[in-house]
Amino acid sequence: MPHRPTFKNFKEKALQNSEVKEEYDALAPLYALKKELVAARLAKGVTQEQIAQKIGTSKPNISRLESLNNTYVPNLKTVMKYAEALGLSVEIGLK
Amino acid sequence: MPHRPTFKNFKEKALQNSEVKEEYDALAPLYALKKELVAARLAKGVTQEQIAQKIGTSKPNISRLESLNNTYVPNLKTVMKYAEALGLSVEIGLK
DNA sequence: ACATTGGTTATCTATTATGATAACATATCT
DNA sequence: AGATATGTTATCATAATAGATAACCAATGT
Repeated sequence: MPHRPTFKNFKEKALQNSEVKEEYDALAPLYALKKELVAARLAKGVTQEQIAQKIGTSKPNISRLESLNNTYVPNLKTVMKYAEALGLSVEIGLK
Repeated sequence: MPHRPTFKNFKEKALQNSEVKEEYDALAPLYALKKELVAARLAKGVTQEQIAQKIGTSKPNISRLESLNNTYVPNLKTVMKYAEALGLSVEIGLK
């Protein structure tokens, strides 16, 4: 049975192209962050709608921010607002 | 003798306003990051011009990115490119 | 069957970051 | 003095993000 494309599909397809692969490698920390955002939100039992209200935006925008199936890279301020809405803060540095 | 405004001046002035103070607190991790960027660049003996070339931009833009005396908040991708130009990577997460 | 809840996708507009360039300051040379 | 190197500030055009809205899907409930 066919089904909607998932991140796995997106990833597999994309990695066949070596240009895209470099991009993916470069964005790996971003994907990890997005996963952490979702995990933190779910751990607190918060919905996208609730976060959206706290931040002052709407839930589709939260969905876009969390989504791995797009090329969207958020501004640092946006991530910080998301974190703040969960009572957390952003830890960022070089390594 | 009078002199140009420094970050210290900017900071002191700004913190007299409580609205601005909240903003400052919110952006504290960003200021810390910017300082870390500069420190890492200087530690490697690299100029703004050299970083700019590697990233594919010009040195005034690097200066703007590093500056604490503005309201500029970079995109995550921009920070990652800066880090990459130094042979480093960005570590970002929630805490 | 209908409504509700949580999430996704698409699209439009507005705001903001980004790149490019010119001009300037300061320090350090010859 | 002139030239060079490093960094800053300002401004403009372009590209990207961010907000708003509508429509949709799936699951759950009544």
